[in-house]
Amino acid sequence: MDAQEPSLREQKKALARAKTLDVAHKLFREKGFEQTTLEEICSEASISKRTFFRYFRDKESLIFPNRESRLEAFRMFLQAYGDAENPFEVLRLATEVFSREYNHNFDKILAQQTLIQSSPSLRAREAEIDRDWEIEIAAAFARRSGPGRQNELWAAVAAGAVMGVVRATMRQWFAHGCREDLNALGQMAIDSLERGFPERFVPGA
Amino acid sequence: MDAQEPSLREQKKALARAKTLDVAHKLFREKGFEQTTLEEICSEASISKRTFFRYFRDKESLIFPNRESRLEAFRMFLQAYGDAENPFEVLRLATEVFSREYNHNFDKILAQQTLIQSSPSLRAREAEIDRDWEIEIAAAFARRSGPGRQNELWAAVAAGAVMGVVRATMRQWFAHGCREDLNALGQMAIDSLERGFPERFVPGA
DNA sequence: CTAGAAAGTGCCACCGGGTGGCATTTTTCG
DNA sequence: CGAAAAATGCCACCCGGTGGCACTTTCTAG
Repeated sequence: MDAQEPSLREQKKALARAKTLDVAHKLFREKGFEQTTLEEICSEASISKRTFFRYFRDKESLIFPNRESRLEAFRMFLQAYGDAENPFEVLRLATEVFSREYNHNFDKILAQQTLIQSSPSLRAREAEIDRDWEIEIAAAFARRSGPGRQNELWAAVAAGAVMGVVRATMRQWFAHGCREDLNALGQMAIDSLERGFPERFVPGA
Repeated sequence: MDAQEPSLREQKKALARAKTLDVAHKLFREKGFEQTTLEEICSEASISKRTFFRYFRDKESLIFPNRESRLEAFRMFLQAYGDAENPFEVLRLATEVFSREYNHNFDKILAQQTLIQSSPSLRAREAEIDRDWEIEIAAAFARRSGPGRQNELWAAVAAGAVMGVVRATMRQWFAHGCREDLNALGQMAIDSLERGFPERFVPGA
């Protein structure tokens, strides 16, 4: 009993799945998400439409293939660094990690983001994913703030604020072609959350 | 030349539209959003499916029939009170207005919200609408913060934070059966944005 | 009042994403 | 090798949504 089960079956499945993803991304690049039909993808990937839906929940999942694993990783991250002095410290750390990753291959991410923005259904899916993350953050906050309605409320609202600024920051970054320092933008956003927002409206400050 | 044009044509259209909305809401209440088919709605409202799509963009629009007008009203509101001392003052005012309205017929709103949460496509549409509002808030903020990348950035991020806490607060309110004081919750959320978030994590406070 | 333009509606065929069901093939394992 | 199990393909089908065109209703001008 060495590794789990790289049985022939699993191998073929993984291969077919990967090929489908490749084909799909190629077609999406060439003619756009909505303009590409599932049957085109399937025929080019040599699988039947029925099988496609056994590999992927829906068409949108082709764009977010590892939604689950990324969420799980984030969950782990929050759990690992969840006992910092300041609850926002872990978010700063996360910001650093993610901005590094995003900056590293920003060209791919920018292309992907352009695709997402081109289709309502993809934007919707992205919002759904953001919601997952918000729930995770809220849970992490709630873990330290403890029980009680006030604390629970605080955790939910704070998590909402966090994901709110994260979304906005990323959009701004994208809107400027990913040329700004994402980490700096992110840390600034967290600063605002910690220290309060209106400060910058005071010209004297 | 008195009023505009309550021409016979317009009257009939408005009537048919209203009837369709009524029928749809009734059916949604009875069997749920996804379980209700457009053809059922159409046949019971005595219009053809083709005509339905001349009255409404899509099925989801039946749940948010006055999306445009509400957004427009909010836009006007921001413009009217946009020159307060503190930029968050107008948000406090808006919170008061909306919480009053929501509290007034919370039963209807709760039912509607339950419906929305029952269907992914409705949640998606709601998120889209929230995004509209966020854009409006960002524009209002940008109007006072003035030009320049830093200010622009600030406006977008602040607006993201605002809608983030608004969404979270409303969800919490719904989750507790709309029994809490929505205005109080809202004002608290804005407080947090203004004064900064981590304060409540300090047990000594 | 009437004829014809204009606006609105119904109908029908069609598309694309997604599902149920079952027969057929492929893989695994005794 | 042979049978159970897993995976696939195929087909018919549902539902939301669109294009196109014929038909009916309403408006307007003479």
